[in-house]
Amino acid sequence: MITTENSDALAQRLADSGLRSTPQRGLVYEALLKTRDHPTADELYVRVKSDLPTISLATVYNCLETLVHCHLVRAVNFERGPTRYCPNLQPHAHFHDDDTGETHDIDLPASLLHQVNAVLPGGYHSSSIEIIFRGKSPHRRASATKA
Amino acid sequence: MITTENSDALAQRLADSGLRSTPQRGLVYEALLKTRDHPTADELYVRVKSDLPTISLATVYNCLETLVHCHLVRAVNFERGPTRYCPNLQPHAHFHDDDTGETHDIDLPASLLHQVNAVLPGGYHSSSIEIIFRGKSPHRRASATKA
DNA sequence: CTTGATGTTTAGAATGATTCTAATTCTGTA
DNA sequence: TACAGAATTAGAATCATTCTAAACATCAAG
Ligand SMILES: [Mn+2]
Ligand SMILES: [Mn+2]
Ligand SMILES: [Zn+2]
Ligand SMILES: [Zn+2]
Repeated sequence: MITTENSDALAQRLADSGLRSTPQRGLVYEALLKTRDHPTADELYVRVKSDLPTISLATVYNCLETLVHCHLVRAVNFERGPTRYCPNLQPHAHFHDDDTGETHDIDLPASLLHQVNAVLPGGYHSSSIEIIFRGKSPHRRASATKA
Repeated sequence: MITTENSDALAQRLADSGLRSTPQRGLVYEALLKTRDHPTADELYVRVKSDLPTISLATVYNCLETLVHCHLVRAVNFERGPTRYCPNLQPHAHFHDDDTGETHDIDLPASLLHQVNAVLPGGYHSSSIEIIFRGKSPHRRASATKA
């Protein structure tokens, strides 16, 4: 799920913004695509360091800022916690599981977005709508219990 | 809009939680009710200091935590900005004006909340839904241009 | 190829909202 | 009045993030 298509998309978007394609940017984006669990900058730092041990946390922040700016990644905030990052570009909401702390994507049909938008009184024009749920999500079964 | 009714509500809620009614708590809550512009803790600190110059910022934070805990006030977070506080207990969304930075309340009919809730796949149970709009809101007219 | 301009990365310092700590002050009751 | 627990206070600590300044890399001339 990583390869050429995404890799090209990245190079393309960077070029569109007059930015260079670098190993750091590629690896941060790749790490984000590989495990779609809404990691924080710190978590990505750890993951990317195994491939590029010299990368710095500042660079991870810089790359993420760039990716968000290129519209390849969304920044997700929940209460006062560290910002999380999401490569899902479809319209979706976030569900925060109170028990596990996990963040799940919830697809949002366009019709719902219209309904939500319709509650705005006259004169309001929204450029974005963010929806966040909190609660309990179905426990995914342990994929295999070892010995 | 401040007086006995709200004042009693505060005393009552505090008592319910085994907490004391103090001048600091009263003033912070009053300041929140008086100007419903979703102030930050710092802004409330400034406002309350004119009535009680000895109050500390830590106390403002403590009082807000207490008020949130008593369900008299909602904490509102937007991206990485400082937490804002809202005494509107009705179900409502927040609209952040990109130009002015102001935060406005948007009433949410129960029917919409149901619709939103309905997008959750089976097994998800939400205990709260938060909706945040960004965009442009109607300019309220300057109430009188001086000179 | 050099060279310079510019973009990028890096380590570490700085920032800023919030929380914590420890001491002091209050309040309600014995 | 005296004490226990609650609340307030000033200032230190925390922590995610941003900033700074220096080192590096890359590209486009010359
Ligand atoms: Mn973060
Ligand atoms: Mn705040
Ligand atoms: Zn997401
Ligand atoms: Zn509000």
